Amino acid sequence: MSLSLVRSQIPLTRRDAVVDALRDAIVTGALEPGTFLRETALALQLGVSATPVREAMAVLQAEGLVEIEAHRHKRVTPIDLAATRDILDVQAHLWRLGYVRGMPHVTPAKLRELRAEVERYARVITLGEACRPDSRLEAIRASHTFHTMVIAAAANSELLRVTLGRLALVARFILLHGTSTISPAGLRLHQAILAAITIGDQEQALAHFDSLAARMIALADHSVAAAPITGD
Amino acid sequence: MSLSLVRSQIPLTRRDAVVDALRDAIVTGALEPGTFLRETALALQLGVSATPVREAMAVLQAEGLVEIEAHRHKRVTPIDLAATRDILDVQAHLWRLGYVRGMPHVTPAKLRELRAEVERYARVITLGEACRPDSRLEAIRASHTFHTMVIAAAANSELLRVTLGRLALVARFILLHGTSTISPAGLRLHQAILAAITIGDQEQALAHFDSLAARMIALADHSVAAAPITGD
DNA sequence: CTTCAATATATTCTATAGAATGTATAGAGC
DNA sequence: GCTCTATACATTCTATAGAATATATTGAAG
Repeated sequence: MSLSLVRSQIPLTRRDAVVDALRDAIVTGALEPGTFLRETALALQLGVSATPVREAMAVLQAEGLVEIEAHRHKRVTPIDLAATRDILDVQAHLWRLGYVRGMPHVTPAKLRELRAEVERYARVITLGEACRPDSRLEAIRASHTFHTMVIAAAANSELLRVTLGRLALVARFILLHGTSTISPAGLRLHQAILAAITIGDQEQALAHFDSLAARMIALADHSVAAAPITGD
Repeated sequence: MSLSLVRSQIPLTRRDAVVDALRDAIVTGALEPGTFLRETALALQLGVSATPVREAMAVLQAEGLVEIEAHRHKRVTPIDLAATRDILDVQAHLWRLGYVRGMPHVTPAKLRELRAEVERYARVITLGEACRPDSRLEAIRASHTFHTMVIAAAANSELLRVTLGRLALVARFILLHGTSTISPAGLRLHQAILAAITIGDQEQALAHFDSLAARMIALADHSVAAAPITGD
């Protein structure tokens, strides 16, 4: 189970393979926030030399998943609550811009694909599997794919690049966080967005998206206090 | 003359030094859009080995300044007008968000620094040096520093990271482009924004920023047609 | 006992050589 | 003449060893 959205289809170089492997490990929490990353150890573990590992680190640093202190050490970016709220804040605004730009260009064919993602999301909720980490990743991926497909309709290459490049960072928080946007309420909002887009009511779709974004950001605010995974 | 905003203060590794050198060369156009970048040649030219050059490429790829095709070649990202419009569109919205978040927290001390940047901008215009590439870079840097300082007031680490990480890409277009936002009209808008912030009228400041952003984006629309550097 | 310096150790960072991959050229078969 | 294959070349990509740098440890001086 991995973040296929961000992954390279087939890694053409060892560097890409390492990037994919480390990104997955970091997002799923297999490599916990704050973990120190030693080149040689990772290289040995992944069956490659230190060179592609180092290059992968540079990429992950740009994605915000790894922090590098020159000549000292590298580590998985710790999860700071203030920083996380900022990350979600920025992503919400970028996605919103994507909706504004993309919604007018959503074709009937795209609409069917969007529906499929909502159904994927629904499956996780209705089967009551929202607690299992794998299922939650599945739902997050469905949600992110949903947003990404709307944005893709805008044919704004830069907006797509930026939002995609930040997806892993966002996914990590939502996945590792005690509580979750993956809930019946979240599902209803996705359904509402889809319905509004279907009938061409972009205003309402935006309103529903704003609700969803507000929920997501609220996670970072009353974070530690909230119970892990409320049915909501 | 370089992009001090993005540059590492003192490059601690050869990789950072190469990143700075290549970024400057790409932004100023010394390395023209589309130029193929060969590792060994660059390494020889910069007096380092191929390793830090390769790592630098990975970083610049993430910034959008370099395109890498695995096992084939790397080159300076060509300037595509459609893509450029998208880049400016995204940046304008990120900056706008920064204004909304940052303006309420601009202190009197910050205000003085902002004024200094506007004066720096003004110097280029009033001395009629807006045509010289070096001076234009100076003005761009002043403008970008201005926006960045407002955003920094928001203490939103992620917003700062994203906008800074995209600055080189934006600067390259504005600098290499025939026409320019560097003009008396651009100066007036910066002054208007500053004045509005000073009296605490955030609505008006935003309105002026929107005008500035609109001018910037318009560059990408009627690009080739326009005369290079109109007094405007 | 504390502070400072010198040494030892661990890790990153860089250089270099060789392996892997892709492109261009030349030649054989049709 | 055209296509397809085999070879030669150029470039990227990877592995490895050594250099550079930071931290921890030890010991001596005050």
